Amino acid sequence: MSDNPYSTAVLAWYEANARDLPWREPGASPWSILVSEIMLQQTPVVRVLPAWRAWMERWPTPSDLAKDSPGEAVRMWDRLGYPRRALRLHACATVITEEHDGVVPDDHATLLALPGIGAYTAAAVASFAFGQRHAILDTNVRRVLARAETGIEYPPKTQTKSEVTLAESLLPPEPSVAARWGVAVMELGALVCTARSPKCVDCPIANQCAWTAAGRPAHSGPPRRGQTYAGTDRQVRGRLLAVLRDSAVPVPKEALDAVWDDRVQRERALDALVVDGLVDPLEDGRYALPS
DNA sequence: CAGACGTGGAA
DNA sequence: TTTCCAAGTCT
Repeated sequence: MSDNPYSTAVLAWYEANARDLPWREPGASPWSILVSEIMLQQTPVVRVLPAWRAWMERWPTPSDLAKDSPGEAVRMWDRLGYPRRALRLHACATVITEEHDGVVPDDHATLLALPGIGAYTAAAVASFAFGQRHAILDTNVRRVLARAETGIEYPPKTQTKSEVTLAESLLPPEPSVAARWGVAVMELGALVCTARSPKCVDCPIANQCAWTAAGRPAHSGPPRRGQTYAGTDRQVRGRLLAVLRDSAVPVPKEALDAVWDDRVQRERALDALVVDGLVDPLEDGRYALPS
């Protein structure tokens, strides 16, 4: 087993072009890296940056976060989106505090068992925080491999087993090199091999890219996505939660009723928020973030 | 396993 | 203005 055909070029490119992100600094704690990974799920770096700084300043360790209420985590999450991540991150901090002596586990399987941590994040934390050898397969890497190896513009809509197998086959044997490779391919996908208007002229592996070799054929098949937002329950949930976030005290039902006209949809969204644990219905009829 | 789950900026 | 996309996870 030896390093893959791209590793040298990609690693060299990363050395010269990597962004200076705070969670990549040598002194970054595993917890700070874990927090960054949760925040970065489906969320652009530019929006995560200020949120991550504020979060780490307030709660430098898992036990710091666990001491506060889940509602405070949701409030601090502000408008980052997908607020269930805040709840899970708080739950994650609680489990780490109570079951792991406040220390972020370095074992992939143990990480995977934590709330809000799936296959990608477990691999990312094990690799980026602990220098272990794990295949990193996020949306960036999937796109790079689809192009460089498969010769198509975009990867399949849902992750396939063959993609995992491919990513594993490209993993350099040496753990420290593998960890570097993982973050480097991600960065390449984020900065050069982008979804729209890839900057192939700046790509260190353009001369080895199957998609480029094929003349960069356009994506064939059905449209890739169609996630409308206006009018959905998600939008209603967002508005309801914003009311609670912005209030220092529990709010009366009327305050929630005011943000959406359709009563049926509004009630459905509120019920769902309660089920999710993002909203706490008080006995006096008011509503609050979970305590 | 397809669909739900926020939000905002760029094209 | 509308569409697309951003370091996924959970059910």
